[in-house]
Amino acid sequence: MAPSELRERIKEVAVDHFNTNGYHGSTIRQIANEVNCSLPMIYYYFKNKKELFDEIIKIDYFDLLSRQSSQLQSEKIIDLYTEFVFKLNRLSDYERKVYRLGIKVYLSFDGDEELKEIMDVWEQNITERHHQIIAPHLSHTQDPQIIVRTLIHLLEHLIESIVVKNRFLSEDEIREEISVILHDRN
Amino acid sequence: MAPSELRERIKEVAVDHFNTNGYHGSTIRQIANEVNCSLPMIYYYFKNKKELFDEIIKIDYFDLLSRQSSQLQSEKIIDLYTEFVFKLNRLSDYERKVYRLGIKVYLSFDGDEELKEIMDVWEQNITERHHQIIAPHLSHTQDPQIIVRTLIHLLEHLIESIVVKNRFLSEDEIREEISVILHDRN
DNA sequence: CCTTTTATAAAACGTACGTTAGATTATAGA
DNA sequence: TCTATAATCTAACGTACGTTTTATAAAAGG
Repeated sequence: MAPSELRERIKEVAVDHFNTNGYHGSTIRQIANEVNCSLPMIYYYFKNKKELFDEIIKIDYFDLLSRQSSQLQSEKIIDLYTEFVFKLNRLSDYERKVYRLGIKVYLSFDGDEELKEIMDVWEQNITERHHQIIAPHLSHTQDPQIIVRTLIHLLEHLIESIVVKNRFLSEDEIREEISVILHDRN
Repeated sequence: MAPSELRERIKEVAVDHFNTNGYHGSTIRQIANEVNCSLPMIYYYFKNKKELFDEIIKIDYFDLLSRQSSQLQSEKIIDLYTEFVFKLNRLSDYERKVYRLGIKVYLSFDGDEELKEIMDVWEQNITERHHQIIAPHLSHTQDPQIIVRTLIHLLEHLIESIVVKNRFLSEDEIREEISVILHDRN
């Protein structure tokens, strides 16, 4: 599992193919071809096609999620969440493709049940986290359950727009939409 | 193109396979097998695999979208949109799978560029429609652009939850979230 | 009742897939 | 320098794919 330049390059190309053609539509031959290595080299670094796919999700995707969510702490929550989403515009090509592939698996559009279950556990944790972050900032007239749920739904959609649909969202756009939900309105 | 029982059955099974395994992961043999017909029968009713996939999107998916959006007219917009989303819980199995497959194509997770372009045109039209529906109901202190944008983003997420993630959303949940965005707050 | 059309299937064609065997070259440690 | 390990490739194996050919039953029309 030591990092080799070729090994990393294979993952880069694989992520691209899995994204574009799906697991079944991607072939080891095409990947080897684009990497400019022979076909068995892929089996030298990865047990088989499935483990190549799984490693991308289990390691690269969850690393990315961890890094992103670790910055979820600040006083001003509108700024916090705006930045949280806005930063996705600046992901590297590779990171964005990994993220996109992860969402594909999360929606059960690719990958298998095992990966999906790992993601469901993650989702549950991150939802609790959002509750803890947001609840203290809400006025007593607001129902925290509803606000947090609605915010999470909006956030997930914004993330999907940037990462999956490859759109650029400006900081203003993001802040405006988050503010619709989080602004106090007594 | 006349409706034959077998022809419809093939589409039913195909939609299921395309959903679960993607275009490339689905095989004509598997489909024929599950339909309990011989393999060439699929070529009797459809030119090839691609046209089978395309027909599901171009005809069944867009029929579904049309039927759904045609009911977008009412005085009370919160009720209107609540009902609009809530009704998705009651889609037939086939309709839900068609819808799910359509979203998969919309997110460029399957299908080809041609189908995606048809969807982008549709999206543009439906966005304008939402603006016309919502704008008259907003107070002058609200920026219609932002409210409509945010609402559409929330709606798309709710639809995705029901159709793609296969969740049941209660009428109350839906109304609560839509109200967070649409409630007047002067 | 014969003929045309519609509906069906068995078998095969060529191709491409995931994967492995076996051999060869480069690298590095003693 | 010799040897062991790591990195690489050519070639092949068996399988499964999309699609077609060809033939045969069933249905319909006159």
